Amino acid sequence: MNIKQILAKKISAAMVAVGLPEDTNPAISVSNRPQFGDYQANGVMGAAKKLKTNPRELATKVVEQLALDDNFNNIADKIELAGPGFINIHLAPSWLATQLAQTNIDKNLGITQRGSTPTDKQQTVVVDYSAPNLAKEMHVGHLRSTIIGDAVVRALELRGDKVIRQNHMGDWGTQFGMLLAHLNDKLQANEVAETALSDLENFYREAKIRFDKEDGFADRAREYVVKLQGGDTNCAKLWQQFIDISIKHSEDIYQKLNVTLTRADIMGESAYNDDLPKVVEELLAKGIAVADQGAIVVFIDEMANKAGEPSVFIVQKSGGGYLYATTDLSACRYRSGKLNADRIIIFTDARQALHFKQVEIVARKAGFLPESVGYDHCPFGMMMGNDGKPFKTRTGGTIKLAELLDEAVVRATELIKEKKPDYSDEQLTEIAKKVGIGAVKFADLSKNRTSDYIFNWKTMLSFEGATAPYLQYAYARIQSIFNKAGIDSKDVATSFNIVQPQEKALAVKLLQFEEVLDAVISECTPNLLCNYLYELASLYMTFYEACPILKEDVSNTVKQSRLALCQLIAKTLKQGLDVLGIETMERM
RNA sequence: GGACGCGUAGCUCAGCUGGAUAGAGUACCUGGCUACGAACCAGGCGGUCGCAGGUUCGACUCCUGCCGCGUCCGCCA
Repeated sequence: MNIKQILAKKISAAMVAVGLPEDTNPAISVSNRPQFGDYQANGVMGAAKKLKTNPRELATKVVEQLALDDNFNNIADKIELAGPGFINIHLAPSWLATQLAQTNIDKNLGITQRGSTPTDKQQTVVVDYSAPNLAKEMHVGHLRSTIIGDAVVRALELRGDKVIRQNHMGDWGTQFGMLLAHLNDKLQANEVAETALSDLENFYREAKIRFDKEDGFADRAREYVVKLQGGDTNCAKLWQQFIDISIKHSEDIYQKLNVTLTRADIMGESAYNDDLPKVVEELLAKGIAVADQGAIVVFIDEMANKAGEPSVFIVQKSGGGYLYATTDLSACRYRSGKLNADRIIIFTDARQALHFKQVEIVARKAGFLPESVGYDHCPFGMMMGNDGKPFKTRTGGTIKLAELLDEAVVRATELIKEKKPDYSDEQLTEIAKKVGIGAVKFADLSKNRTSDYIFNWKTMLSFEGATAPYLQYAYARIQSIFNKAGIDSKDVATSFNIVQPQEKALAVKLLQFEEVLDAVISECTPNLLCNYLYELASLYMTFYEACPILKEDVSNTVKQSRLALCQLIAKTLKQGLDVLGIETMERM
């Protein structure tokens, strides 16, 4: 169900019928003012410009043509020509009611399943997100990649695409030398690995201090790196222990965050290790890479500066070591070749934008990434402090993600205790978790900026205004109505009667779910869904005040229709929040 | 120096392929609970969309130049 598409088809047909070229863009958009209808077609003005004709006359012809289409007249009860050539479309309440009824009985809420038509094929989409560094604990900076990626993944799946999650964890590299040397010493001193690594941040700090200050430790650390890469059994065992425990830390966070990543989705950097020499060999054999100053590099002419100097991309260090450039190239080949991706999406911070641009160019040149495979690096900004400078705590450290999430739940608990003192501890815990975590996620997901964003405890943990609790509250209110009415929401009437402006606004909004979902998928911007759900909830609140449902003087037919509307709103809110990984509850 | 990103209300942010009078939240001010749940609603205040040009019926949106901030730019990821 996609109103925009339906209208686009109709307007296009009318445009062609009056003699405009087949490829004329009807330019359908949602009207931003009630007097301009629900949707508007702006394409005539652009077309008139190209043909150098009068836009109003052309628009008149298109409108006349539309009037001949009985099916269109069924959809729109009024079309108006306005201004220089706007065509304003007022959707017919009767048509909206029919669409709502169909949407309400559909198990997918009217969302077209990919693959159901020949032009809308199912794709295999590889999504690379979260990718924490296993040497350290996850901090607030990992929030974005993790939850934005997860939301896009869920949106893709809801639409019917095949998604392969890839958690490209940082489980390899020189820093593991010092960590393993330190872990080895601890185990020698009869410490248990789980205990020693219970606080990863602290463990890292200890190891770093020894690396910087303790005689001989740095050398041992370097030895461990060599041993690890050489496949030494003891060292590998030590490494495996470290990785396992660190992964558990991440899994705890994923669970708290209600993120769908599992162990099966992990494809860490180490997994590409054996392939790296082959990647470099192949690049050399194809003449793409060359030796330069002892290293193996690719000179990228496509990204040359004005002086004609190519951009440099190192794939092997002068000492023979490999870099993340090599790993990412290998990942390209694996994802398009082995995983058969039609599209690859990568969520990392914006600092890596240049790197991924280089990866794409080199991978395409080397044939690791066919032209038919989409490669979308989706960057986001750094986290800044309240002063607008790179974010640091007072002590110069980072805020642990676990700490933020715990704080959110604590604050939610306090608020609920205040508002609803009667809840049992069990209920309280349950609700506080959903509200607190939801608030944190929504605060982040609702921002689109690819630029830096400001981390602020207050806005992060806010429960008022455009926040997750607002949406959860709207949902709970609806459930409360069904409780009060003593009806199971399954037994609600299936017909809608759209009369009041508040009802119509809700009807149109409800039917726009798929449009929003598609935008989220193509642009990788869950904030559009956040905006949509907030608007939907907000319209519901207005409707709730203006249109009584269970009051004495409401006729049964009106009541039934409004209950049906409530039901569909609740389902849409729940489904939409689920895409964002935010939970709903019957009471809060 | 070069590349990329950003600059919208006091603050945090929306603004879709160029469209009509630039929108929310928050803060502040006015109203609304013997209740279909006030974590809410109705209303008010608040903007030279960084600056200057250009393209056109129309520019927050596209182009050029400048100013400011940030990030990246051959051996970390």
